[in-house]
Amino acid sequence: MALGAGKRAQILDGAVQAFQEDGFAGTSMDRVAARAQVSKRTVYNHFESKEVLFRAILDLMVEKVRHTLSLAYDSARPIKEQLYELGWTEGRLFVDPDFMRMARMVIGETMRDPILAEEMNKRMEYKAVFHAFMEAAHADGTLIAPNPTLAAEQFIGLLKTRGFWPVVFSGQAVDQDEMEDIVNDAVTLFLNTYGIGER
Amino acid sequence: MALGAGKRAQILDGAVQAFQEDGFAGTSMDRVAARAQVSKRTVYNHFESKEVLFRAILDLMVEKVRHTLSLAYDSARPIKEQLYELGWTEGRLFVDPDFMRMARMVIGETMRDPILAEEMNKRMEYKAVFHAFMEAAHADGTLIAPNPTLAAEQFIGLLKTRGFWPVVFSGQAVDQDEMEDIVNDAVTLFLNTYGIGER
DNA sequence: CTTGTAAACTGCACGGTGTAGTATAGGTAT
DNA sequence: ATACCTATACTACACCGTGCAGTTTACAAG
Repeated sequence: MALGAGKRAQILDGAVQAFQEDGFAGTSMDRVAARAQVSKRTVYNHFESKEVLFRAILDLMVEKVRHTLSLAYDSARPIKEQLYELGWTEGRLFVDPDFMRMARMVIGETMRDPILAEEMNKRMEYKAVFHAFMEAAHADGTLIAPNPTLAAEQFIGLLKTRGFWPVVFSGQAVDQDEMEDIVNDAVTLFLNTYGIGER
Repeated sequence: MALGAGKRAQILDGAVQAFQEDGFAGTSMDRVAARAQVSKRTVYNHFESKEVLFRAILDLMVEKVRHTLSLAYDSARPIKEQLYELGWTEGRLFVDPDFMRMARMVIGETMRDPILAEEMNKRMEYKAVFHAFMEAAHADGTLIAPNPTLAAEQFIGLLKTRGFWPVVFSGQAVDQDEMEDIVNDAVTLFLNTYGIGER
């Protein structure tokens, strides 16, 4: 039992690495097994096919995102502080090399299949958290964001443009300090438009 | 000659379609030939290998970007108007379905190879145009952007987050009117931080 | 600590299939 | 008659997924 679970994780990790290097179609199951330091038969004992293995990785990623991404608006706390936290909610993922490796692989493969990409987007509830936050802050009067969808997208864009996409392509994860800057700059720029007071 | 050139374009177009659907490794040269409505031998007469065919597509894309993306700062014209144009310089690409199809394919394949991705980024001189613009505007005093790299990245982020990435995943190109909004919103938000006057 | 046993794992060989790239024989326009 | 094309068959190889004989591991009972 404990043994079985260990191998399973090994295989998933090896598969992410292998798929990442040569793509889903470009990777042989022999290679996956080699990366995972496991016999090919064991791979097939855990995952009945290459396709099933791939879907298992998708599931893993969805769970990680859903688990990490969550923040409800709280009217008792200053908006700037909360925006900062909202930014870090996403930033935590960008700083995690494991996650980024997985994201890189998944994005490359899902891009080909718009239906799958859409399904993943929905399952992760990605933008919903940001949207809900903007809406609540607007209703509370701490942000002037009559179009919360737009505000959410712009905020996300500011974070991703420096913290996500470059990493996806370079493979070089952003470190803590860099992410700090990215979040701070995003919050500043954002508040200059959507904030209500001091400037 | 004229005939040969026609076939070449057909093949490139077919290859982009085929690679887009099933990826580089997942697509057979027979399929490429079928998509292009050309015999397989003809494909090999124009491109000595699958790899060479792929590189030719990359070259095509680089050229398209470099050709489209260009705008020098002009101190004689209002900054807002110029930013709007700068946004559209990129927006023109996002609105072009041909380009987006190609971009989608290329991104999916280059993502696997950080070295290739970096090479492409360099060859396209993507951010350089924006960077140079911000720097010139700052020097001219029409923008307060002491960090032109940051300003350029943020501006690009605002455009891409709505005009590029969703399209890359959905395959559904943004139309003229939508792009108009995207550019306008980006310019507005941007000027609220980096502009010097009227708000 | 020894022994027994069931589950999980290894390593390897194998069938069937798909693919990159070549070869060949002939067609068609200029 | 030259240059490019089609159609098809072929070679050599890699890969998915399975089968199987034998080994390792976890762990309970003596």
